Amino acid sequence: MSLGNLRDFLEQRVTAALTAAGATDAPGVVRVSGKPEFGDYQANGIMGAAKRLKAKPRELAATVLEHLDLDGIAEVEIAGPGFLNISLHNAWLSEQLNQRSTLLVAAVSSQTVVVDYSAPNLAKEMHVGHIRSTIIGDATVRMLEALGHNVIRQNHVGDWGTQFGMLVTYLRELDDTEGAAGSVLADLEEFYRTSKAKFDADEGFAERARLAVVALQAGDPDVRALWQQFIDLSLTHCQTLYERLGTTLTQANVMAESSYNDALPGIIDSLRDKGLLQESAGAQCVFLDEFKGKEGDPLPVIVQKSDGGYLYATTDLAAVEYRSKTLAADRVMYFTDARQAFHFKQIFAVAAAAGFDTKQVSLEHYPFGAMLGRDGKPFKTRAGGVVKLAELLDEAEERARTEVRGRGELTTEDDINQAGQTIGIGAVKYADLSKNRTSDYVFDWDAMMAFEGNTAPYLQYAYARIQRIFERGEVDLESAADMPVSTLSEPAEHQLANALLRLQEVVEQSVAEGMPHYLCTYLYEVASRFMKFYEVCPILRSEGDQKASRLALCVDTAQVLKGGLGLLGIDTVDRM
RNA sequence: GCACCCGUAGCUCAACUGGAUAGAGCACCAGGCUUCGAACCUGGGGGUUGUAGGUUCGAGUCCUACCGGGUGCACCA
Repeated sequence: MSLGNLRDFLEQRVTAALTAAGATDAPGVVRVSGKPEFGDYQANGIMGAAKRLKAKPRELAATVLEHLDLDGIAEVEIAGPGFLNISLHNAWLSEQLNQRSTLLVAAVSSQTVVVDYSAPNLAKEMHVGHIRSTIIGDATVRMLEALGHNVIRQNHVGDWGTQFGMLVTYLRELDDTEGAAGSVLADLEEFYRTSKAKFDADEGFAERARLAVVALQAGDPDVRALWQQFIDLSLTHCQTLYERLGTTLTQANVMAESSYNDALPGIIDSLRDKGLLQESAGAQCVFLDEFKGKEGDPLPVIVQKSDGGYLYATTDLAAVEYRSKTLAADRVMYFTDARQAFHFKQIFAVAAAAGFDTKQVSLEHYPFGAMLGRDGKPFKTRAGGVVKLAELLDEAEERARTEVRGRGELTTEDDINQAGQTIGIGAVKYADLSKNRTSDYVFDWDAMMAFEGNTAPYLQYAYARIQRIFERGEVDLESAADMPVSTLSEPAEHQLANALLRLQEVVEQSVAEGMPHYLCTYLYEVASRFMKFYEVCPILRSEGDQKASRLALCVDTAQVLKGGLGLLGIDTVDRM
């Protein structure tokens, strides 16, 4: 039997002991110990419980200890003002590792989770601004699925705004005069820029563009066909990048803004029926008391413009209803820019007031900060333009190839290209994933490509090094997987073994909070502990049970590193 | 003006319902390879956690005020 989440298991035992000691509703609050001398885990809950009971913390701790059932599992002692320090027995750690065929198992209760991420604007080429949502969202999706949840990806691409009238008109008129649109669309960014310039400069063109929007939304077949052509090209461009990035998104996950078009009148009707709709300055609005404007006056959520057009608020309300009711989500996670925080606060509030969501669904916005250059200003090209994602990835791969070539471990161009791709893309993704999602993030090529510190190359290196141990020792991986971990005589072995068993709790926590950097920090910890183990514990030069045990630790470490990086959407190579 | 986010070592970042002496990497200094990959490991210096108060056994974390930075606030998305 696998215990799965080790921390939860220990916490349950401590909580039970607290209850037995007379402290009801008092969680054990078990955490990883801050220092090795405090054991592997520590229980912090005794002091809080003692406070409520007006008891002396250390006396309560002594009572809890009497009731605590961790015989054969751990050594527990009272420390400081009333902590319980929990040190897992070596024999028990070994047994746990040996019992587990995999270090990650499905969570206890499976949910249907809708994850809204990436969502680029199809009017433009994908650029660095889209990378955070795409990468963080995709890592979250992978972790959710690994825990056995039913995940529904929703790529809410922007394909329905005013600017599409402009693009379609430009495309149509170009088609007449300059031939194939396909060649022009080879550079989406350029196409957008020139059509925007024309839109701003040529009033006649602008008027035709506005008419095209009306025609588009009214379902005019000709305009619609041109628009579809444009959307298809843009989506193909996105898909190419998704594949280069190694994300799991496919065109089947695209649920565009336009797909909610037919539901929008119904949203307005529902709001009217609920008595939530008010007209203000010709626009249809929802006013909620909790939202105030500049002078403290009521602030509306505008759902229909004075000209009858709908807005992205309307679309998002329709999306809430679709996800809550049609998709029957238990949880909807939105990974978007922090600037949209207020928007989603309003949407969730209006949806709740109007009953667009269901009782059980949890609507959660996971904001992230901006991407900055090393100078602390928004990340731009030297010329001040947006950095295209494709060019960013080109540079990442080129830098990685240079590193790998310089290293000299790989000789054929195929191997160098393969490793360059894996390391370059991995470095970019990991740099983003390893930082706290909510803060702005400084994009620094040198730091992310470094083979030192908390980077993807360091973790990939650790993995490659383990592969070389197997190769050099002529170890058959199949049989090594069955070797028992036995003696954990060295502290470094104990530390590594304990770290390996923590994958489950870390992934669960990452998913609970939408914070993939927990997993990154953990993997770095595993790699660091492996390096220390490797330094002091001979593996191939040891013998008998000890050799088998150490090889087994290597197998498990490789599994955690590869598997953990895989959950982040990052690949490994056997040699680099 | 109002609201939200942020402020931690020279730099980039951690710190898990408030827990023990605030931790890593880079950079700097000193060590360690005839031995499984030294892109590694060991040790050292470096902090009034923006400022001032408050809450309590205990505050980077919670509350209040201020300073500094970012973002948002009526028909774009």
